[in-house]
Amino acid sequence: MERQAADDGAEPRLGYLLKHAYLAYGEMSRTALEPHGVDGRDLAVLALIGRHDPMSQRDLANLLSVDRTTMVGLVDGLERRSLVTRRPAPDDRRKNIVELTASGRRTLKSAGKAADEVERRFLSALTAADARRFRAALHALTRNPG
Amino acid sequence: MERQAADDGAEPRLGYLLKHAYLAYGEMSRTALEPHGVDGRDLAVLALIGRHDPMSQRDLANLLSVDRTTMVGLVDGLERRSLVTRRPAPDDRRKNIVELTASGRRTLKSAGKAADEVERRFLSALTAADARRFRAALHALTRNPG
DNA sequence: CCAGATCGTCAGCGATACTGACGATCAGTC
DNA sequence: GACTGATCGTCAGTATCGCTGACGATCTGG
Repeated sequence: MERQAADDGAEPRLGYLLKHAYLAYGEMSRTALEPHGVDGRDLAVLALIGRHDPMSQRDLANLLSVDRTTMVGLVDGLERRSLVTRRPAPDDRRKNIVELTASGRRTLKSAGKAADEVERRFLSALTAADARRFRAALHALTRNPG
Repeated sequence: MERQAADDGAEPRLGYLLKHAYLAYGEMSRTALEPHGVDGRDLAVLALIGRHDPMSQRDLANLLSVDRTTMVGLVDGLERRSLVTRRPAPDDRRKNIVELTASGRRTLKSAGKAADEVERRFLSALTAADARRFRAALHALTRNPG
């Protein structure tokens, strides 16, 4: 799992920078969240449910931009760890309503703190103003389809 | 291959933003480079050889932060398309020297232009100053292990 | 000359996300 | 009220990807 960013002096392509920023963040996030028994996507699901409460798997999948079949496994894992529960939606019994358990709410809180800390540490190479600008730029870039 | 960045109003995690910026860029890059018969990593290899000329696969792998076994397949592909050639290094016959062919040099030039255009277009949602800052921030973040 | 390390290669593994299908269910139409 | 088409969750199968571990060939230092 070594990834020393080698450098031959030339300015790397944007793609290289994006990829390795993504990988570096992912690694930091993984180790920071591991004690909480979740990964970044698990946490994103928990946070989404915590914010909107009654959500179907399809809603979760759409909002997180993951495939519906991937969400099945994601919720499977969370349910196995008793962080969420499934129950059929009363108004549309095709849907599963996914809800936080008490344990899920606790994990959301503690893992959320850890993730905040990861973001802070990851951006610590930048000034506060640059970090803000960086986040804003990412936001603009992902919102806009180029 | 759909990835409409859904939005529930809340500020997404940095990891989500990084991932989707990376994916969006990758998709733009893939379609832009596809007519040239290479992908982003192929181009990175070509550019590296073009800059340093005599390089072993190991050197290439280190500078691009990819596994040595991955570089085998990468060079295989480039060689199959006659963009590079392998020959044993005279001073150390364990090593392969990878060199550009004339076709490889042409591809490097044209695909390089296309990649420049992709970067420009990808960053077009930002002002020139913000784009510069964004790239500098990425550079700082990937250089610094958090 | 020999022991240990390195380079490129290859087979195999594990993880990942997707395609395509399925039953169950809903919505709209006649 | 039955019927057609669409949607939801699920699952099996598949393709892709990078890595681990091994190997022969080769270099290096003692």
